[in-house]
Amino acid sequence: MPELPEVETVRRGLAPVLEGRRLTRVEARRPDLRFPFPEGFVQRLTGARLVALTRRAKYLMAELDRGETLVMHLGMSGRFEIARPEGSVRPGEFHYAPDPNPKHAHVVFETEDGGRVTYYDPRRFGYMDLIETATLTDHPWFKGLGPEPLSGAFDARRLETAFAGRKQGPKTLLLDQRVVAGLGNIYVCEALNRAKISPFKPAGTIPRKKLGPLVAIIREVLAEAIEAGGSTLRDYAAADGALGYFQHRFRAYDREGETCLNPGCGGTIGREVQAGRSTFYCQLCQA
DNA sequence: CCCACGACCTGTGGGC
DNA sequence: TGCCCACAGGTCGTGG
Repeated sequence: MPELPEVETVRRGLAPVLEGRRLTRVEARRPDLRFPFPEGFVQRLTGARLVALTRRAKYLMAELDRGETLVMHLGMSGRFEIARPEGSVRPGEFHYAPDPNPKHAHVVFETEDGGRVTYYDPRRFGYMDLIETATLTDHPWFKGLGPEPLSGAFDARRLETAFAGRKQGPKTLLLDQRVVAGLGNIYVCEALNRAKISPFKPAGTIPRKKLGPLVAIIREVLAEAIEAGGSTLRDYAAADGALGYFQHRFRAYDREGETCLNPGCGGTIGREVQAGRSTFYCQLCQA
């Protein structure tokens, strides 16, 4: 599921376990995820100290003390599990995340102080690479990325430029990581619903005055989701369970046939396939 | 350049 | 119950 809020939640969960620690043992249990692991992947990681765990868009970046950075993308189904001491499972924990299937445990990281972090990814759309830290911003994965939506670099002018003259709906443009980096299918649906903007109508025809509010709503939706992720971490403790999934109520996403929750609307949520992805929208207030 | 679509891979849930 | 199809949170490449 990982869009920006989920990746940020994962980062916050992993940071206390990994930051400042030396990796004493690393295991790649298969030769690849979406792409092959880089040459000498395990050896280049083993013995390195993890200086900082940061995030850019949907990428997690673990800066090492050897001039390289481990870059990780969770794809559609990637998640991390932090090993927990025997017996620390809490009642009800299964409501939070199902037990990961061990056959999809592809990468294991162990730290000098006994921590163990396991990467699971059934669909293997995720990927990892080691990139020279000094060249990170020039790397193809990062070079073209748009601004972080929660930063000041993302504003109405940005959208105005990106939308100008475009026939595509705002839905597909907001999914384009070059326009703004970190949104995915769920949060774009949520944001457009709250902003009462049609996902389908040409982005170039959206009145300028709606773009400022849209920016604010995108920030709001992401911030709320990060907050929800944070609650999950607090409730279940970062030190146990699988990171990458958390409970969150959506107002539009996956609510086909249900009532729009915008105040005073009362319309019905519909679903249409747009650019190969499901778009959930209110047939009334997003017409 | 713009845009739609299929591919990548496995699992799950709904309908019959 | 069992089977089959549709669909799933993300990119990437191709071809019109």
